[in-house]
Amino acid sequence: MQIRSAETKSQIIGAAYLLFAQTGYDATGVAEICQAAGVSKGAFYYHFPSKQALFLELMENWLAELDRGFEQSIQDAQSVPEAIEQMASTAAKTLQSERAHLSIILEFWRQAYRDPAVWQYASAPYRRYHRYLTTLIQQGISDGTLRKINPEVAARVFVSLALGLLMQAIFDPQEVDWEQETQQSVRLLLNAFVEEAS
Amino acid sequence: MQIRSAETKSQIIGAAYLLFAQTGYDATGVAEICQAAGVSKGAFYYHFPSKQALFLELMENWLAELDRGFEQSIQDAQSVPEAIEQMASTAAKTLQSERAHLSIILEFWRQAYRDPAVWQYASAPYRRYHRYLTTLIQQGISDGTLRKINPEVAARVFVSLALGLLMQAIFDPQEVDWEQETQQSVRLLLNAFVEEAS
DNA sequence: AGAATTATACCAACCGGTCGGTATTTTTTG
DNA sequence: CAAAAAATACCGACCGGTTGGTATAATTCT
Repeated sequence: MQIRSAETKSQIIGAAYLLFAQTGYDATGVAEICQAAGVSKGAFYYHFPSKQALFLELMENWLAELDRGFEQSIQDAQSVPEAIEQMASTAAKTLQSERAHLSIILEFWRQAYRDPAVWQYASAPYRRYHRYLTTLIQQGISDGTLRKINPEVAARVFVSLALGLLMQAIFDPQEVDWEQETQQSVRLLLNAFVEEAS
Repeated sequence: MQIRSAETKSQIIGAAYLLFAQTGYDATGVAEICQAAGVSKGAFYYHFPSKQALFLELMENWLAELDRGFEQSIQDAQSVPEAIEQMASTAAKTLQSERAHLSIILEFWRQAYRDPAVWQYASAPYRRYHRYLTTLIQQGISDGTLRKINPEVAARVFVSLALGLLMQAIFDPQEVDWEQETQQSVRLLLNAFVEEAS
C-alpha cells in the first residue's frame, strides 16, 4: 500500500528534522534516526539513497513551507512600508513557532557551503527575497512614499537585518523577544526611509 | 627549547585552520591535520588534550585577532557617524583579507551552539559590540548629531547588518564586492539616522 | 503469486584517542 | 667542562567503537 509507505517516509523525515536540529547532521546517525522514527534501516534505505539525500529533501520541504507562509501574507498590503512590515511580521512569527529547532538552519548553511546541490536550494530564497524587496522599494520611491535611496542597497539592508536577527535568535532563543525586536528594527528603518511629509 | 615546541603548535593550529575552513570540523580528521602540519599524532596530543580543545584555542586566537584590528581603528574618529563608519570599514577589510576562509565562522557558530564553553567565547564579542554601539549612538543623540532613535534598537540593527552581510559574503565570496557593499549599507543607515540640518 | 515494503545481520572504513618508546634539549652534578 | 640525569617534545603503531551503507531474508499488500 502506498499509504503506509508515505507514512514511514514522513516519519523518517520528521525524526531526522528533530535530531538534526538537536544534535547536528554529522552527530546524528542513520540508526538513530531509524530508532526515533520507529523504523528499520532497511526501510530507510528503501526510501532514501543516502543520508545526504534525506537531508536535501528535508531542506526542500522546510524552505517550501517557509515560502508558503510568505506568499499568503504578502497579498493585501495597502502601502509599500506596510508590505515590508508585514513580510517581517510573517517571518518573525514563522520562526517563533519553530524557535526550538532553528538550529537546523545552521545545518542547512553548513551543508550548503560544501555541497553545490544544497547550495542551489538554500541560496535561492535569499536572492528571491532580495529581488522582491528591491522592486518593492523602487515602487515606494516612485510613488513618493519613500525617500530617494538606493533600492538595491536598501533591500540588502533588509535581507541582512533578517539574517542577522535570525542568527541572534538562534543563539539567544529566550533572552529577548525576537518577534518584538524584529518589529522595532523594521519600524526604525522604515521611519528613517519614508519621505518626510512636506 | 620552547621555540621548536611553539613552532609545531602554531603549525598545527595553522593547518587546522585551513582544513576546518575547507572541509569542516567533523570531516577533518586529526590524522589529516597532523599530515598537513608535518607532525605526528603524538605531537598533536602532546600539545592539545583533544581535537575540541584545539578548536577552542584556534577560535580564541581568531577572535582576539579580530578584536585587535578593531581597537586600532576606533581610536581617532572625529564624530559618532565617522566612528561607526570606520568600525564597519575595518570589519570589512579584515574579513576581505580572510575571505577564502570565512567558512570557519560557520564552524564556530555550529560548535558554539552545542558546546557552552565555545558559546561563551563566541558570543562575547557580539554582545560587546552591541553594548559599545549603543553607547556610541546614545552619545551621538545627546550631542545632536543623530536623530532621537532608540539606541538599543539602532545598535541591534547595525550588529544584525554586520552578521547578515557576513553570512552573504561567506556564501557569495566573488559575486559582489562586499567591502563596498558594507560601506554603502552603513552610509545609507547613517544618512537616515543623522539629524537633518535645521 | 509477485511486487512492494520492511526487518535483520553484517561489513569495511574510519576516527579520536592511547601508549610504549625514542629523540632532543635543559639542568644538574662531579 | 663534560658526563649524567631529568624533563620536554615527538613518533607511529594500535585499539575500541562507531558509522554509512549493503545483502538478504521476512512480511505485507494488491
